[in-house]
Amino acid sequence: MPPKLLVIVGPTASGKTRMAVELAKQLDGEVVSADSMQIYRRMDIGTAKPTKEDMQGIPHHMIDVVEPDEAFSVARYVEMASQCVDDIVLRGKTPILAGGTGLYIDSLCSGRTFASFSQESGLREQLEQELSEMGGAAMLERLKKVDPESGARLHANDHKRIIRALEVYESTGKTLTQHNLDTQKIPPRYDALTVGLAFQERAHMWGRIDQRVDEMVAAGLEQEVYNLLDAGIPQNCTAMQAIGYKEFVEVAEQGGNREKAIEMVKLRSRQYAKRQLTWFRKNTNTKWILWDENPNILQAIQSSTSFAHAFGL
RNA sequence: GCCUCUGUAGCUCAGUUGGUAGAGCAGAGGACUGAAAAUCCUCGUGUCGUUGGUUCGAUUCCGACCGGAGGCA
Repeated sequence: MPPKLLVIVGPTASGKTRMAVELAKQLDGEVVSADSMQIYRRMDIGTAKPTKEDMQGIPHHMIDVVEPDEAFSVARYVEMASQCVDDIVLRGKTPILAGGTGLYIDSLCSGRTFASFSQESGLREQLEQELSEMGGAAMLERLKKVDPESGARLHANDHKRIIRALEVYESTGKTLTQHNLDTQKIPPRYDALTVGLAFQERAHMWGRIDQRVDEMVAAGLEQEVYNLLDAGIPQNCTAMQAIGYKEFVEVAEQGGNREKAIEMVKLRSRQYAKRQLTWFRKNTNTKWILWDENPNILQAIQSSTSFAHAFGL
């Protein structure tokens, strides 16, 4: 049986961070973040990174592990995070994975491996160039010839995935479809027990999100973004695509309206939360805890019996 | 008080030479295997302000009324 891993998922602003700390205190655990933006240093306010006070002495991993202009990927996340989890287990502590990036969480728990990717080869740039010249439909046709399943699955507008599928085939000689089939046979790396935090009423979730964005702005989100730009972080890097950052980059670069930018951050956060829910709902084993039904976090945890039982709470 | 413009989907607006209407945004659902806070797909019936009239038929034409904007006094 693989090591047990407690996983906390949920849309943005659903209280994952707080819940993880509370559970870590009760279970002698350590927290591993599963957040694609909290990995970046100097991006604290906008990513709602837990502060020292929030952590209450509980060790947190996979936060502040790379520079904002550094290239990162799921594969790298899995490599680093699995080491953190394994080390926690080895030391006899309970690993608690908490975060909102579904791809990272699923990849880590499944033990999935990824087809190679070489930045030096220039293959991706070449494919991107070809796509911009020929268009998505033509590239999709090309993909269908070598990997019919992926070709049928993808839409002509889904440029990123068409390129990746072609890239996998051209660099490994194996189709993405075949690679996926192979990885599905890999046994799970962890025995995940997943708890989902959500709201009964969507309006309540929106309220939480709006409130949090206002708090971020009050805490100096704008200045944080400007500091990164001043430090020479390129505005088109992945880190700067984060919600709350790209909007203020626009204000700085194109002189946009500040109030409108704040509204935009709220809007995009709500849309992001919806996408997160779509992802997390896929896992039918997840034990959902609805906030608005149970405003007391500890009580909510304890009343969630299947999970309390599994962890002896 | 008079004149002009205006009132169509949650919002901003198109449109119908009279046969009950459509975009963008918002919203909902879904996808996702080395960019994932990214990226992509699907989904549009609403007393066409109210009320009379003309008409086989009005959201579309005419009148009155109500709301909004501007102008003249």
